[in-house]
Amino acid sequence: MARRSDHTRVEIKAMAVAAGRDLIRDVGYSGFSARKVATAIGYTVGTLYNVFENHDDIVLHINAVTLDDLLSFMEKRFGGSGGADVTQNDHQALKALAACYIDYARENYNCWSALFEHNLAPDMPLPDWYGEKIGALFTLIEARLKPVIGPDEAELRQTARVLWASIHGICALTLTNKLTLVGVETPESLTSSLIENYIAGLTRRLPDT
Amino acid sequence: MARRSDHTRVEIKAMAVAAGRDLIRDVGYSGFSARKVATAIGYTVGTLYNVFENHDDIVLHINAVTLDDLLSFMEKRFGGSGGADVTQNDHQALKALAACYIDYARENYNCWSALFEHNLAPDMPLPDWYGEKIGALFTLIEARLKPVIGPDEAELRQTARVLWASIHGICALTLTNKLTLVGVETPESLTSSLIENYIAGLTRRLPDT
DNA sequence: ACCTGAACACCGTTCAAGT
DNA sequence: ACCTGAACACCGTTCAAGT
Repeated sequence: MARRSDHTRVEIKAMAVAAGRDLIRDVGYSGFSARKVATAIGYTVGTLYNVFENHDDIVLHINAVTLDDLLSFMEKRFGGSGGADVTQNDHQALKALAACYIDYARENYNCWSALFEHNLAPDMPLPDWYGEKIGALFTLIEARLKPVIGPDEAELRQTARVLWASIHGICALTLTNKLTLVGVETPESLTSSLIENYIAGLTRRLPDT
Repeated sequence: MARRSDHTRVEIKAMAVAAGRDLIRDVGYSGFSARKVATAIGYTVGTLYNVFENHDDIVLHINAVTLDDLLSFMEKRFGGSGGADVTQNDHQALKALAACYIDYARENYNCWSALFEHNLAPDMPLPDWYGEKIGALFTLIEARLKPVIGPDEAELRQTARVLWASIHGICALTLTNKLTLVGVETPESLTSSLIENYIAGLTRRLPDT
């Protein structure tokens, strides 16, 4: 049993988040509990509620680490701003980005899934520090989108959101078996269709610089 | 307290599903419990487990009713096969279909949200009777899509799935505050962009009959 | 045959009492 | 000051015992 000043507040927080993520990874969000986390780090559940506001707060901090992990997973494959010459290559880059997200979701199913199985009350906005992590993901996508649709900020914003939400929808419904795919259909083939045609529609009247 | 043969097995099932849906509507999926459902219908929790396999089975039956409700909500607005003359009208029809889904999700947030907050283990496929209800929704979409992209069965299947999963992704991330929309951006404006450009891409080399 | 009610092994959350 | 441990009001699931 840990004693006072064995760890600082921030150390306990970090230990709890790490142990909680391991727990979700192993047993899924439905098997997650604050009491198990407390036991895993050698404290009682009372200490956890001393350091976190409540259950939502704990899950939010765990999911934030998953968002960081997802971002670095994607940056590992898409570090630079890329070549960006012809349209065909831009399509490929966007498809690869979608495939990368799907890979992450598959390889880290329980952690990825917890990102969406947990929701705050609909009138409670996500905390700013959490929203910023989502924003960092969009920055990555907007960078890949810029060579395709141009530098207009508002259009980049909206297009990145449409595209990413759509890719996420395909990924989510597929991995949770809610799309009843058959034969050649895979999440990758569906996102390919999405990207090819959505981008073709977007660039249809633009000069192909 | 109810006594044996007050109600048949199927009656108890129906009562439980109705009471469970009311409960989710009022307190959300996270506030749902089998024990509360049992109390609401005047039986003990033991009876519920006599009639349902387990917690998943109860939720699945409740969600199935929500799917039925969603289908009839959409059929109410899109009963016939529609006019289907020029491309512009087809776009409008698809946008209206998306807006209809978003309306349903907003007006029935807790029930709609439970559809996705609850997931079976990733290796456990959804029961067939549940998959058929999802299939019925896709039939509606495919009917609206046919005048736009033609009668090819495989293409209709895939296009309906891409489009619907994308619309769902936009709806889900928006209503759960995970897209950080600003200014003029709404789920409707995002699905409009999706539909206009995705369909434009799809039909770009087709003869405009 | 059907339903109950208790039992078991859990939950989130709070807070007086210890060190 | 920090942490514990018990308390409270809950969970899902099972099953012997009643009617």
